[in-house]
Amino acid sequence: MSDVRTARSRATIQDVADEAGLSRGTVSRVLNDEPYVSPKAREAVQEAVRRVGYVRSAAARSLVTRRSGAVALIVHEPSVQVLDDPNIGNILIGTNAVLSEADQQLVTIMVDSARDDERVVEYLRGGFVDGAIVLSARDGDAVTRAIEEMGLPACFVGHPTDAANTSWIGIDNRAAAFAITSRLVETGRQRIGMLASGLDRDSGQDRLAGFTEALGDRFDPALVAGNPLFSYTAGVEGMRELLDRAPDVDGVFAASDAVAAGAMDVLHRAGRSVPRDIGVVGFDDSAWALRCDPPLSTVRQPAKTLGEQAARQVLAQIAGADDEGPHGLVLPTEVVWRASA
Amino acid sequence: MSDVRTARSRATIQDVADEAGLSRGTVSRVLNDEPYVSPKAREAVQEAVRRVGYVRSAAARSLVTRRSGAVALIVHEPSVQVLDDPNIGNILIGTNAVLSEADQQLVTIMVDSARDDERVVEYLRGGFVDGAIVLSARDGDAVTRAIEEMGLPACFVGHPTDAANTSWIGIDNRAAAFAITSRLVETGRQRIGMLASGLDRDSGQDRLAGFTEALGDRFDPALVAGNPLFSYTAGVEGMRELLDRAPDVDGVFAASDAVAAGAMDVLHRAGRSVPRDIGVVGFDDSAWALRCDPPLSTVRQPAKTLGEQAARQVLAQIAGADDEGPHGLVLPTEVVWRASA
DNA sequence: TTGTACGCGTTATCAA
DNA sequence: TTGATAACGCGTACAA
Repeated sequence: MSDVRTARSRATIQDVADEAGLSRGTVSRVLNDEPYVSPKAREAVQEAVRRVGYVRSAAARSLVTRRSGAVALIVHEPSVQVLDDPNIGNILIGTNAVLSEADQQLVTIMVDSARDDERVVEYLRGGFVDGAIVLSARDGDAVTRAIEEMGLPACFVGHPTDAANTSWIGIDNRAAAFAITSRLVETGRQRIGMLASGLDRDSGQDRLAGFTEALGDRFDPALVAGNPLFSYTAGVEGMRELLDRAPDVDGVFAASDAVAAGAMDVLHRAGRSVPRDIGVVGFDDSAWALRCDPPLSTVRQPAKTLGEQAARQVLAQIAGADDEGPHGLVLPTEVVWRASA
Repeated sequence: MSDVRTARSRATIQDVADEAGLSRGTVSRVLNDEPYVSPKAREAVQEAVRRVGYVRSAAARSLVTRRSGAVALIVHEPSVQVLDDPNIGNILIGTNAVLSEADQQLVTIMVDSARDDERVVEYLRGGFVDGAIVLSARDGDAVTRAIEEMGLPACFVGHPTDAANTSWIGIDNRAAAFAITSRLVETGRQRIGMLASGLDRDSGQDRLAGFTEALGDRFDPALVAGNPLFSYTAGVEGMRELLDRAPDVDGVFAASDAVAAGAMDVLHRAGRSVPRDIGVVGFDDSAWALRCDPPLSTVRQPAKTLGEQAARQVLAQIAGADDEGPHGLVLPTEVVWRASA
């Protein structure tokens, strides 16, 4: 056995070349599966690689190619929210699948503080990734600005109101909220309330807008309870508040399934029967929906597809598909009618 | 305004040096906050940096420093599981907080297929990260092997049985399971069953072992239902199975809170009162525990602390704290006694 | 305090 | 088909 190296020092292309009795150029060609290499040389190189335990340096490589082979998924959420947002997980799965197929490494980055913000910008600028997928960017986001400024291939999931020039993908929250609220109306509910969440972002705002629109004249602001989080707890608190303010409420649109689940538990404990006394609908069609009793009517959101398409967008941009693709892409949603309303 | 650059070509140190009328060396010193730079030069450089829009290349930098400033969190789970495992989220939060403090960028990587496996190994070998925290590694894991082989600073969360030489951190699943099962016994339950999960990994195995041990002679294999996932659905299925096999069961230890929640819903629908007819306990003390009705007795697992300590371990190793720290660290758990048993 | 020159490990461009 | 040699952008001894 030749030349055992310590764990610390790495073998270089030069080492391989020496071992194989060839030049760096040839070795590099073999490593990159390029043509114009004799079978004999190819084999000699592969053998030498094995013997010296060579692995190539990403740093050196990306210094010259200006490519890293990695794409970032930036999750811009308070950490609490990340935990039980079912969409994030599904988006992650879709994204990872597509990138994996393209042999790109997905790295997920959480932005949770101002300090994170700065560091992430540095990270992106540094060239560690060739592109980025950004979840739930808020207005005035430093990361968003940096991405635009440096022209990094990117796709936003959700509609960033102030990022004019970047590609994005999302669903029509407003239309979906309108649709599911309408059916609540059509089934004869008279006093319909909403447990609104995430009013600091477009998805939350749009769901409220769709709800309001569907009710038209019947809309009563006293029947709206707001909470920053799309969580079970938000549903518990919101429903209590609503029952308190309007005991005669007989229909509720919750901004997410988790919220709806919290609401339904409160209703049960308050002795109200769902759907007899009150109809409840949610949003997401996440695992929560089937956990509810009765199962929840909700809006199916194609989270996984969202992730897949976002990944494709970024890959296309990286490949330099002269970036005039459709800049905004809206995926369809579907109302899933179950027993809760 | 001088020298507007296109988005594609980056300014280099040389450009800054030219702009400031100084040498690359001086510019580099300013950039790295090193001493021996005149205030005047420092200011000139900073001004020049702004003018040419300089950002330094991570690739070039890490090529020479052999540091990337990033640490990977490797999540080795089927994607489904990731979604509702509350511990992963908390570990992530703890890890991110500590690394953020140390100005290191955390990048989370999911390993979900054989293809992912290979690519991740490449990624690690390439030098994109200075260290790694590994969640739920299984035996014979390619990523684990690669990490050991290349001597990458790392810390495993959970006890990998075949990684002898690496540092790890975890809880004593067996003792915790023993403790909570014992109290089930002490409160007079006669026919105690377990909804076991994740028997392909140490945490699942150890919880079953602790359960068995606590029951001693009373242990009845017919009262154990197994499921690969630590999920709500697993609890639903498992509890149905158990009720079917042993209608006289009056105590259940679920391998996680989510499992317990599923079990409790089945019990309610079957008309059994908790804790009167049957006592139920879980594991994790996650958000699920308080969502149950009555609230769930469970084992508090310090997931966030786990993440923090793992991060510290890795940071210490990166700093080269001649890696003879304690190689295994077991964090204490605590039984939280609520109303469900 | 500042500038010079070399090395980090690859890929890319030629010439052989 | 192969081999020299020049980038790539930065850090860092060492000299000035």
